[in-house]
Amino acid sequence: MSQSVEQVPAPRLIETLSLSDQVRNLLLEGLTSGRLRAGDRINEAELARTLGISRNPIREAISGLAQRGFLVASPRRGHFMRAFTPQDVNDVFSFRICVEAFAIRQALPLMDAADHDDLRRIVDRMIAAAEQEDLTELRQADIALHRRICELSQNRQTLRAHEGIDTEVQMLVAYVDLDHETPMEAALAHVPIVEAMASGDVASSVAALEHHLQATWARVLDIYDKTGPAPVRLAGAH
Amino acid sequence: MSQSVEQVPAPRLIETLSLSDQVRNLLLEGLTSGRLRAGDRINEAELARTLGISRNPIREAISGLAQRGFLVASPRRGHFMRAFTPQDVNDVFSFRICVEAFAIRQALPLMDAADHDDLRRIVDRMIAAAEQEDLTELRQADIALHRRICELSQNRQTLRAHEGIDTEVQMLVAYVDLDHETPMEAALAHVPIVEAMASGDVASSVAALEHHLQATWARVLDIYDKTGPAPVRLAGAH
DNA sequence: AAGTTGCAGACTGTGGACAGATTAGGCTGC
DNA sequence: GCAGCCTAATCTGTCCACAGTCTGCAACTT
Repeated sequence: MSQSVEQVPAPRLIETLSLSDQVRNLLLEGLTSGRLRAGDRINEAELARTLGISRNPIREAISGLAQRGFLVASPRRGHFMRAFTPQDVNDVFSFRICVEAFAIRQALPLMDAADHDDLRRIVDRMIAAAEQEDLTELRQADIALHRRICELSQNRQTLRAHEGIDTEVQMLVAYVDLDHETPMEAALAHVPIVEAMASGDVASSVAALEHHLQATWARVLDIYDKTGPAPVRLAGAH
Repeated sequence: MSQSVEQVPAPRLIETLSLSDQVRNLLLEGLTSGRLRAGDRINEAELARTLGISRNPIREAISGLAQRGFLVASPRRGHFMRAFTPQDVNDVFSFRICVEAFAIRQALPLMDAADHDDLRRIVDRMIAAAEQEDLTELRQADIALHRRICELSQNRQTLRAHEGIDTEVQMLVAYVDLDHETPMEAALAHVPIVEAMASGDVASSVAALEHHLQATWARVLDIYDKTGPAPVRLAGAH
């Protein structure tokens, strides 16, 4: 085992993203935006040509995403975008409720008025985005709100777990149309959560969160139940 | 973005672990066994020489572990074993309670008598190991029990999150001496959990789990509070 | 005509090498 | 004796090259 004895280096202030990191972020963006769909293969050489870099940084990025479960590896064949089953939807959302409820329980005693205003501002962002039908901004603010709650818990494990969950949720809803809900409804659904948190009551805050997440859960599950066990594209024509 | 249109391949029956995967497992084993300590640097070239392979598979393994948070990356300097603060201990154990309690809640309605016997057998393993003062086997069985509970929840997200938590816990306790508890006490502490689960009562099962984990939490925290904010080895002599 | 076999292309897994950055140590000056 | 600078060694980040394997297609056999 390779190990040398020295101090942990001080974290540097200026972050220089390596090529691997940039590729990782790019792939994550592709996974969560819907450009990559279930069953899609990541072609290392093609991606290397497109980005004008060698295959190694790409391999490292892909390898990490596979270890985190966002891609599935098939030896000697390559890496593929995950396919989701209805059970995956249930697993993700039930656990998401567990994590975010825990985040609220830990965050509430730590929060001050400024934090509550912060959350309200994010909800205002959502409402403004809904008014302008800016779905991208609406989604961004939605993600930011849930993430902010986890940050306010000041628990790194919670935040880390939520990042994984959040990525999966985005992958789930990336290329499906969540109907049954207008943008404004989606934005307003977050008001009760933030207001309950502002009141300081844990039980009602968690209840409001669960109510909202269960509604989203049902909507996503509805789609995955309809489209079958795994919404996979058909194989290419020949 | 690189993507081709085809089906997700069927999982193959014969698994051939790539060098990257083998190195990843080796490093994980080093992280959780205590051979790698806080602040230790992973020397890619040295590890490559030791294992008789090139640096590429090693880089991929390290990159993945860093993305999962088990190693910290310092650009142009390398990768280092994490240092843990008392807050890390609190974050890990409070979240661990959250996850395992959730696992019990999901698992209980799904379990049958065989599952309960299964858990009892693991506890018996622990007791037998404690009788023979086999601390390695005791630890293995301990890990297996907590993991089994998460598996019984049949929730992949829970299991995945627990794997991360479990790795961190092992890293936390890898090179510290958990005194204040005899092996037999450690083994017997799990009996109430399994028996409460066998009774089918969710509340008492969760209570028993929390009681056990909080005791472990306090013991680990005690050590990290004593040894200072980060139990780092002194820089090497020269 | 259907199934099987051999071949060619493509892609992954791995090895090896180079440039830039960082660190460590020696040297000079005070 | 100590602080600061300079130089050399070490190591990471990246690129390129090669070999083994897999997939798809074509030719062949029955």
